[in-house]
Amino acid sequence: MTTRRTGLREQKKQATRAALREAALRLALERGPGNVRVDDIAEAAGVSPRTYNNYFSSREQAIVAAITAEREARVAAALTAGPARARLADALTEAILEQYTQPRDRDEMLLVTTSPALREAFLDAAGAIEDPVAAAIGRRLGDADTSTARVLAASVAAAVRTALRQWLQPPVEPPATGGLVVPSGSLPDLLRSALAALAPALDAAEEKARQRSLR
Amino acid sequence: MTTRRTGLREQKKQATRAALREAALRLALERGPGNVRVDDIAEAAGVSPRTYNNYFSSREQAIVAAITAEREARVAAALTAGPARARLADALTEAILEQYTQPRDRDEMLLVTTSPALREAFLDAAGAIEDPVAAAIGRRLGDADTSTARVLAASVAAAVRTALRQWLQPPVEPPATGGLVVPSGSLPDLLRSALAALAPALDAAEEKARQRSLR
DNA sequence: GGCAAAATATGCGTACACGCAAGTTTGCGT
DNA sequence: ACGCAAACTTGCGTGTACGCATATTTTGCC
Repeated sequence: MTTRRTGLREQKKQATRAALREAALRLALERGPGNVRVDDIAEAAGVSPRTYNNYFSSREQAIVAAITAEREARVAAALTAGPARARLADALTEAILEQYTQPRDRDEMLLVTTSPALREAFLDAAGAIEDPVAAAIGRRLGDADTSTARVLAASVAAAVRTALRQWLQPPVEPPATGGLVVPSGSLPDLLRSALAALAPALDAAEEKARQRSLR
Repeated sequence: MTTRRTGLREQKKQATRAALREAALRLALERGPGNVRVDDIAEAAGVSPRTYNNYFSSREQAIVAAITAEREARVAAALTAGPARARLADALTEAILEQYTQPRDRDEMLLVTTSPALREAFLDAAGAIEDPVAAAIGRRLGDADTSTARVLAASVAAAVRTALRQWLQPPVEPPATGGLVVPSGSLPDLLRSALAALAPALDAAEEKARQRSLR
């Protein structure tokens, strides 16, 4: 009874949502994202244009949703499946890295690069990992301090967004930088170093939870 | 020569922007936010409706901009003015708390509560403190690791957003919580505890910078 | 002062987001 | 099996976002 609420209803809703996502991605890939109207997506998914906006509140949202749809679930799964004895920060880093290193999504990752609006929507969508991460952190912290878990999860999401934003940045012409600017490394490296900055906060929370449980 | 680029041009731009902000806020306060159209704001500011969208890309943005316009500047000022010997985390917390505790903005803070769209825009606008905070942290860290500063600033902004979101939440009817739910404390408390969770990460970065400067 | 280039303002046209008030489907109690 | 209430879909209407082409202003330069 984790996700189910009312059976057929929920089932159809998810189906419609998935149909819209996939239609949006398919059309965007074959025509280019600029040549896809909302009406086209709705038609391809077999619903009215108005219904489209009951599911997604912007044209780009459906496209990026198709790309990031399962990331959140996979992050959560990787976190709960992982060994509980590892450092929370390490478990998180591993789980997240895993999701952004899959070479399977090559085309999609290239697609989001093409338009500013898509880039923006993609960064927004990355925030969706916050909820599962908050749940996972909350579990690791013993469900005691939920609001700390929320803050840490929000920070993790922010760090991921920072890394993604830097990775998405067009390699601008260095006008006269005396070699002081790092040339925007690979995504895994960017993610690692971004999350590394948060590790002390995660460690501290973990330690506090441990002390609480001993008392 | 910090902000100036070409004199008159920039000056007029800022004037137009300010006029739009203030017109938007004034109209929203006197008619209620739902009864203000973009055309009204543009007319009140003496520009064409199209020009409005050259400055703000949503109806709500102008309203919240009027409210949060100076927050970023004030945070930056408070950070650079503060004693450099204090802990970075403390300086940050103080500077931010100061900005959200001013009783002068009572009406405005009530205004953003009234509509979901406004709440959302307000949370978005809170992200504007990221840039000045990043600059300030970067300075404190000796301008060595810019990307760490960015990540930390993004996390701080995320923490602030988390606190604000919780504060904005309508006090929902507790359906059957056995007294386990904290009843959404005051904004200063929420901000303090949110930022406290990040303090260890800020400490660690500061310590690292100190060691680097000694070497 | 006058001029060419760059930045900005405006009008227009198209596509979009979303509230509202129907109509339709689903779930549940009896 | 039946019917009711809640949830979902749909069409319509209004207001909004923004690309593009054009007119206007500002600036650096001579």
